[in-house]
Formats: sequence, structure tokens, C-alpha cells
Amino acid sequence: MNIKKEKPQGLGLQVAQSLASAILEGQFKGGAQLVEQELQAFFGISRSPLREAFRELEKRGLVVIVPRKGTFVRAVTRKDIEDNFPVRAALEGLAAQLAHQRITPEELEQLEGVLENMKQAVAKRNTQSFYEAHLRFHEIFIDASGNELLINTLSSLRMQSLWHRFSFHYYQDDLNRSFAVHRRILDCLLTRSNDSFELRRLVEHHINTALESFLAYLETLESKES
Amino acid sequence: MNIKKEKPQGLGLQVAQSLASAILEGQFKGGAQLVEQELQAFFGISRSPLREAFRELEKRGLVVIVPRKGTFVRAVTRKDIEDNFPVRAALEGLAAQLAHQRITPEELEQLEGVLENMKQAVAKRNTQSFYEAHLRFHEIFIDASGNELLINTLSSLRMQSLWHRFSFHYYQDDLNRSFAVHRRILDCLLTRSNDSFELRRLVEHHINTALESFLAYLETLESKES
DNA sequence: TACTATAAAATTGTCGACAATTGCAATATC
DNA sequence: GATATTGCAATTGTCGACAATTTTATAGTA
Repeated sequence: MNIKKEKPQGLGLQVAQSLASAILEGQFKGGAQLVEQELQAFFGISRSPLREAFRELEKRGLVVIVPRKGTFVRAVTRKDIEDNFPVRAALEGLAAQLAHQRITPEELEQLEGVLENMKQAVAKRNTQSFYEAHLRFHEIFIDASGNELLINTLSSLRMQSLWHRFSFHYYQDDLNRSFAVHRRILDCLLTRSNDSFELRRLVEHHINTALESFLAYLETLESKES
Repeated sequence: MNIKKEKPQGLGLQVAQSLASAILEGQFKGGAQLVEQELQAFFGISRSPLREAFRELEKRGLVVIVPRKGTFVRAVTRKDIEDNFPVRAALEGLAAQLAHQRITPEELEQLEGVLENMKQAVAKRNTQSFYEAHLRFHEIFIDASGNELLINTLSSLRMQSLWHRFSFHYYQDDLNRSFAVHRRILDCLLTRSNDSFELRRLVEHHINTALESFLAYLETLESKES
């Protein structure tokens, strides 16, 4: 058989995917209840797969299920963000260190390509495409770590932190600086003889710095609202 | 009201708890299928809450759900273990560093108490109670980090790594050394003026070392089986 | 008015039945 | 004898109905 075997995914997972997108795009207010009857009617499915979808969303950290009360889209607080970044920073630092030992020439090639995209995005002041390339850059070296647990854990953490209500706006200011950091990261990965701990610190510091500018961005938002 | 408000947990969570214990105690062979009908009869419940329990177990990383195939207890491979420890090490290192800044005198007191238990366990060559105290020691400073995400993530990772088929046997050899390490960790936590990075490295290294002796322990097991 | 008690509505939890799919064994075919 | 095919049994997926609980609305009382 040369035909793709489309992997079977029940209604539950499909609905979960759909709901996840909706939540990440901010189509629900934080803390809003996902009422089964409404969604049941909307998707045209029964309650069993819908509840399954809720469990899936809870696994991804997008909703919180409270017994006997209901399922609520997770309201992301400032503390959630402050908690998320350091954990991501530590894990991505570890991922980079592991990748340093086992990354393949092909993957390094990909990183060069993505970095080129970032460069062009900087020139064009295109924050959207810079944002996407940036995501891809991290994704590549995380996968290169070869640690499945690390890859899965970070996948979840990065999704949560990307809560698109805020999205990529906060990159606007320092595209150049961000590009330079990733150039350095790639250089570190390219030189095998290097100390992998330096690479680790570099990546970790990069993300923790991102937290600071992200929080600063939030400050400006809050001051505008008041 | 002064009465405990017993938090409601549906049948699903109760069954999940029961199954989790059974799995951790090794009452299922790795890769064994959890058939709904059997468990349904055993617990005397319907399929809805049982499937809910399966989702819960999957969230905790104890089973793997394959669509249209079934739910299988996760077969822990050597790579799973090799992947788990470095991630735990990085996160517990971070937890210790965070705890260094915000740990309370009460928590330090608790750590002293637990360390005393470890000391006595060493004297009595009681690996069981040493094991329990050891778990508690880590739990305390992880909680002291104040990072909810970190606490939850580590809770899950530590549970997985404790897969009791192997259990605590591998501690037997170096109870003294392990005790000494934890004495040093506590000393680091006690001196606020210290460099918190040293504490972090200490904890991380401690866990990565544990991986090595754990793997060595597995070697002996495998050679016995052959 | 403010507060409590009661009733109704809305919502989640659980159940058993039926549908769809998969795995396996018996059978057929070369 | 090896391989493909068919049919049956086992298992998971989906559904709608009923039960239990929580929330909301209503009425009653001080």
C-alpha cells in the first residue's frame, strides 16, 4: 500500500482540536463556562465525545474541569505567566544542551534556513513571519534533543504560553536583538567543541529575558485599559 | 461551618485513583490492555466514568490510549527512564533555586526533621523509611518553590519515575552518600547569602547521579534474568 | 428591606443499548 | 502448503435517557 493510512481519530479529538483553536484565538472569555448542551448542539455530536474532548483540553492545560460545576476555559493570570517562563527556560536550556551533542547536519541546515527567514522578517519589519520563524527555530532544536518526554512537555508548555490574545505583539521592539541572540545560539550549536553549558545558559537566559519584556508589555496594556 | 466540605469527586476519579495504585504496584504487566468490560464489572460501574478514569490515567502518564484499539498500561522502557531523569533533574534544580529565595523557617524546620528521619533510617539500615523520608524531603523544597506549574509538573514526573516494580531497592548501597548529599542541600538552603546556582547544580547533579546508579541497578537485574 | 425557605430550571453525572471497528479463526483458493 | 477471503466474536465509539446536583427564581417572614 502506498496510500496514507489516515490515522483514526474519534469525534472527541476532532472536537478538541477545534475547541483548542477557538480558545487560543481568544474566542472565549477567560473563565467562561463551556456548557455541554450548547457545544453539543453546535458540533452536532453527543455528550460522550464532547466530554472526552474536555478531558483532552484539560490535559493540554487549556481548560479546568471542576467536578459538579463544569468546564471552564482557563483564565491566564499574571502568575501563570510568571510561573511558565522559568520552567520553559530551564527545559529549553536543557533541550539545547542535549541537542548540542546529537544534532544532525540536516537539522543545522534547517536552523540556518529558519534563521535566514528571521533575518528577512527583520528587514521587512514583518513581525508575523518573524514570530512564526522564531517558533520554528525553537521547535527544531527541541526536537533535536531526542528526549521524547522533554519534547512533549515543552510542546504543552509552549502552547500555553502562546495564548494568542497577547500573541506576538511584544516582539515588535527588539526584533534585531532577538535575531542576534538566535544567531549566537546557532553558532554555539555549530561548534561541537564548545562547552554545552554555555549554550544552555544562553537559551535559558534568552527566555527569561523574554519574560521580562513580556511583563513590560503587559504593563503597557494594563495602563491603557485604566 | 466548621465541618470539612468533602470535595466531590466523581466515580471516575475514584476509579482512576484505584487503578493508579494498582498500576504503580505492578499489578499489571507492562503493555497489558485495560479492557473496559472487565474493569466495568470489577468496579461495578458504567463505561462513562471508567473511560473518564482512563483519560485521567493518561494525563498522569500511566497508560496510553490508542484510538480504536484500547487503553494499555504504559510499558516503561529504558529510554523512558533515561529521558525522565534529566528532565526531573533540571526542574528540581530550578525548584531548589527558587526555594532558596522564598523558603520559610517552618519549611526549613520540616526539612531538618525529615533529614533526622533519614539519619535514623541510615543507622537502622531501613531502606523503606529512608526511601519515604527521601521522597518527602524533595517534596518539601519543591513545594517551597512557590511555582504551581513546577510543582504539578514535577508531581507527575516523579510519580512516573517511581514505577514501583523497581522501587527503592537501588538505594541500598549508598544510603550514607545519599544522606550526605541531602545534608549539603539543606545547608545550602539554610544560608541565604549563598549563591543559589550552586544549590541548583547540587540538586541537579544529585538526580543525574541517581540515574546512573539506577541504570547500574537495572543492569544487575537484566543479567540475573538471563 | 433583608434574609430564609422552597420550588423550578439548568447543568453535570451515570447508565445501558446500539453502532462501528478491529482481531482472529475457519474456510476457500492458487 | 502458503496466502487471501469471509464471517464471527470481542472491543471500542457513540448515542439518548434518566438521576443527582447545583444554580436561579420565587415566595414567605421578620
